[in-house]
Amino acid sequence: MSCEPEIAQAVRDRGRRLTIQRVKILSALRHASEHQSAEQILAHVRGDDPLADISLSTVYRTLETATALRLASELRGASGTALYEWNEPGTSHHHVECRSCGRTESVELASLALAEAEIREHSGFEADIRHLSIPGLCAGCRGGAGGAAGE
Amino acid sequence: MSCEPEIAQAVRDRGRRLTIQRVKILSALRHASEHQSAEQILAHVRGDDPLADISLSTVYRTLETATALRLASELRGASGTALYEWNEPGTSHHHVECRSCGRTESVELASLALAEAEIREHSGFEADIRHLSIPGLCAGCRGGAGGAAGE
DNA sequence: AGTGCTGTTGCGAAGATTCGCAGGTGCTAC
DNA sequence: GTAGCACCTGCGAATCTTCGCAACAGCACT
Repeated sequence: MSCEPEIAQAVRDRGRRLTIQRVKILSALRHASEHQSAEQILAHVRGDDPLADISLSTVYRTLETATALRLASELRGASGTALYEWNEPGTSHHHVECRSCGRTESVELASLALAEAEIREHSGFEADIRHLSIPGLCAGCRGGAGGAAGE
Repeated sequence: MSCEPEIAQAVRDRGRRLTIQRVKILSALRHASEHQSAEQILAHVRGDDPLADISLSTVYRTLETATALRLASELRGASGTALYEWNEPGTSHHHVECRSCGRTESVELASLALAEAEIREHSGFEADIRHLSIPGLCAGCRGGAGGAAGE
């Protein structure tokens, strides 16, 4: 559990304190096979170690911190529940979420790298376009089940 | 107040019913000078017409509907409060939100149009990249006030 | 103009997320 | 190893948003 040198390194490198809670939460997120909600992460942490009594607030705060530190990404879809995902260093991908069926798909978009440069040029903004969540309509729902979403 | 033929048209064209509430809410949103929260819109509607007793739920639902119909855009920033904005037909712009100071700026990004095509190609997804909200760090905060957000 | 079907609304409750505060604990300096 | 500072945590409360249900009201048809 504590053998997560990369997590420890990443947290401390960025001037944050290394706490048991952070290691457990980030470790759970990192080893999750898919996007996790705050509650799922909490359940996972407790499952691994029933003695771990971590508060939901801490999970939220840790995830927020990790997002700011670029260790994780937050996906706030239309589902009303935020999902979190561990960022493998150096990788970059994006999510498209169908607003009809709610399904989320991962895609890798080269053109978004351009957008990052364009933003910096326009407004001096350092955009974080990696791991972005994009709303849309998936192929299936577009076929007809999508309802009144025509353009 | 009811002389909003475009709103009426847009709502009915899309197979939705035209209600007093929808007209008032969308009208308030349309004439707002900047992004509005659900509460601000409600206050505005009540200000225009104190007899209008519209529930906050209805504001949220109407805004959700309007977003699905592409009449409005929803910005869910890190502020914890969703903001809404009227979409002028044919226009398209994007928002960058500073995760340090919270400020939101509008930019127009040509490269995102490419991304839309790229997404469709990759996954058949009909993405709605217009009016997207992008997290980042503004020029001011990047200068040093941003804290431990260095890369 | 009247009638009926079904989408909408209002209300209250539930769920998700953030905030404030007091106490605990990691990290640094001795 | 110890002391101290400031960051973190846990808890509970506040806030924002969504949901479920019964009543209401558009819209289409007669």
